[in-house]
Amino acid sequence: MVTLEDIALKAGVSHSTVSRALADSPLVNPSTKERIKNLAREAGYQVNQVARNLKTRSTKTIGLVVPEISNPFYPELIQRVADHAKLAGYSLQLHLSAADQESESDCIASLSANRADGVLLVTGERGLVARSQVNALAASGTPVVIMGWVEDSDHLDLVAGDDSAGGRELAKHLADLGHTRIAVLGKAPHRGAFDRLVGFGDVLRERGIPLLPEMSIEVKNEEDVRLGVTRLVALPDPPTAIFAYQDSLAAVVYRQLEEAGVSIPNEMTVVGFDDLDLATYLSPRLTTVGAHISPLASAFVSLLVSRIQGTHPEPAPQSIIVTPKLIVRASSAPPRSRGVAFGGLS
Amino acid sequence: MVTLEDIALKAGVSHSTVSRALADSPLVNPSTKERIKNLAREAGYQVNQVARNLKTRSTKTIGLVVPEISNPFYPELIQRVADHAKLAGYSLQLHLSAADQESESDCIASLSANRADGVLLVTGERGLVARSQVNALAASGTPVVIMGWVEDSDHLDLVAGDDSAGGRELAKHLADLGHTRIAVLGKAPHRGAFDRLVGFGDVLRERGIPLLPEMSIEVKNEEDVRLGVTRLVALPDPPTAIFAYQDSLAAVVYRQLEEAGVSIPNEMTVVGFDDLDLATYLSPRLTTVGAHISPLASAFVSLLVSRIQGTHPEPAPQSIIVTPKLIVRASSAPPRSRGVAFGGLS
DNA sequence: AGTATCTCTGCAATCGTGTGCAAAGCAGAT
DNA sequence: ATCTGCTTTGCACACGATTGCAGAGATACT
Repeated sequence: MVTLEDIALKAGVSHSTVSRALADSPLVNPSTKERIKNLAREAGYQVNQVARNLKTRSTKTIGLVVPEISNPFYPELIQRVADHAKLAGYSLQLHLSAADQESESDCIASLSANRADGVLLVTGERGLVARSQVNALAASGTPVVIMGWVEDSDHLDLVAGDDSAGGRELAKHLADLGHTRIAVLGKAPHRGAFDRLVGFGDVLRERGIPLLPEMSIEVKNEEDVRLGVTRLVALPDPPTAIFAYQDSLAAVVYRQLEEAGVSIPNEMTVVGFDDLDLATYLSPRLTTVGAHISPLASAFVSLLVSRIQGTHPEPAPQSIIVTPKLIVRASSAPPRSRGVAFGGLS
Repeated sequence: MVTLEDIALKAGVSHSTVSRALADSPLVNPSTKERIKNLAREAGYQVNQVARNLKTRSTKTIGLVVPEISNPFYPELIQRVADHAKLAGYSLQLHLSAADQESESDCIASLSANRADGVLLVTGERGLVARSQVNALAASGTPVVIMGWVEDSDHLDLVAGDDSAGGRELAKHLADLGHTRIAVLGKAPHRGAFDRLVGFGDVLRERGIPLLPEMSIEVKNEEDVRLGVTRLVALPDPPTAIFAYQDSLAAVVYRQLEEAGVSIPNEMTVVGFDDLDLATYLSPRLTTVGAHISPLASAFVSLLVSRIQGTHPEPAPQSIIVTPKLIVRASSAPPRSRGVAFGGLS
């Protein structure tokens, strides 16, 4: 690898001058500057960032810690974050935490050892598991921004979607359509899902719509979803709508409803949460709440960058909440008026 | 940030001794070693990788360049690569090339400047666009392994799926089911898709099944897929099966067939390529060829690592070809015997 | 001509680690 | 008491860049 010294020799100057020339410093004579730049180009000089990082005490790198990547929510997020980071002049160091204590700690440790300028940490279902490591990192002066829910977030910079508002929107939508027997289905109550449900439940209560225990399904895996859906459709008085906390679960609900011979949205309305690309692949296309990934990523990166550069006006920890939008597609419709109840035709 | 020197002072030794102690060198007295380690732990010492990298001329980092991340094939690949890399003790530096000349060059330049120990480069539809940069990087001593198709791959380490074999498998499957009017649909002929088609076509030819021009649809985007499918089903003698080069395209085909009121697999068999998770979300579940992402990733990383460590037995460029498997699901069935043609009932 | 000013360049230190080499300390043997 | 050999430690340099400071030349001004 060719170094500053190498071109310094060729140019007959010292490596300091070469360094300044390549940095376009006004301190070096324009003609020598030009000569040096040409020599550097010819020699294929490529700055050694490792050395530069050591000297400048900055790496122009931000760490991105994500629980997993198989849930399509995360790739979309990563893409946006990468775009914004690149725009701001930062590289990404990606780590997959598997939403696991030890693994998440490892990620933080690695980023800390590599002196990332800042860290974006996306929490998984279990929230912020490596709490103490994050605190230590932040205490040592590396800005950290969390995305997603985390217990006791007072002294952390945080970016999150307003899950509760999203839940409210969906509930209003279903209520407006005339649904009164509504089932909810999702993973165990990690906080994000919990908020979605809270907002959802609040609106139902306002409208006087009950949320029956047998209509509330908690799932751990795909198999649970299948069982849950089967149980729902077999009820004597089955629901006319199902709210799945996540689009990816809604996809499984679709599959199972089809096997049960229940058509969407005629016999059953299904709504999801997140607005993944997946939502438009499904048929019928899924009504959901979302389209906030891009603003989330943007807020995420710009908050971190302003912390890194010390340009954020507000020194106190910030909580940025992005409000998602209701996106009505083809999977929601008014409930079929069972037996044309009012007309008494049944 | 606490440095070696800091704990050296606390321990009353020189930083060299601390360095050796933490590296478990046998050169340092066991008791002092223990003492130093404790002090380091208490002080929360965290090695500065940047400095270490500079000194050791190695970063324990591999660069992963991927065209995009919205196509679900890539996240699955990234996940596997990350797992294998971690196992081998390497961090990942992710770059998204957008399958674009300038951007891909930028990625390579950044990885080169950051002195990644090696680079894994996944080519997109256009093949290896930053050819010269890759050559320069390789010439400077950084191992590079390419995944996917690339023109004139003789002097490059390469890992790829056997697209041709996959195409053959699918063709055999369709032929065995009794299909004789088969349409193919995919993106413009980048080489990967091309090989899939070649293998597919070879088998059809062997079996005496024609591949009609009007049954060969080239698409650029989703809209093209919709138009193509519409045209296919409107043919006087429409196909009984459609082969989409990629699962993600098959998903769009599904959508359009449904709108056209054509049921899968009764009226139309659809098969894809890649075996993404998506394939099982679709209904009916998609018959496809794949399940080779994990072996691909494994081969990918272990080849690169052996190059980095100089332990690969064979100095000459290697081409590792992974054979995909046919995965039969519910989207393929024998063609409906139109009007029970033989019986003359029509 | 002498001096002040300005422009440009080089010297040398620094970032935090790793490591070859020398040397100090110590024990045992003669 | 001296020598040998072994263990343990420190000195000092290197990795490749950035940058404050001093000084060399050139120019202008008195």
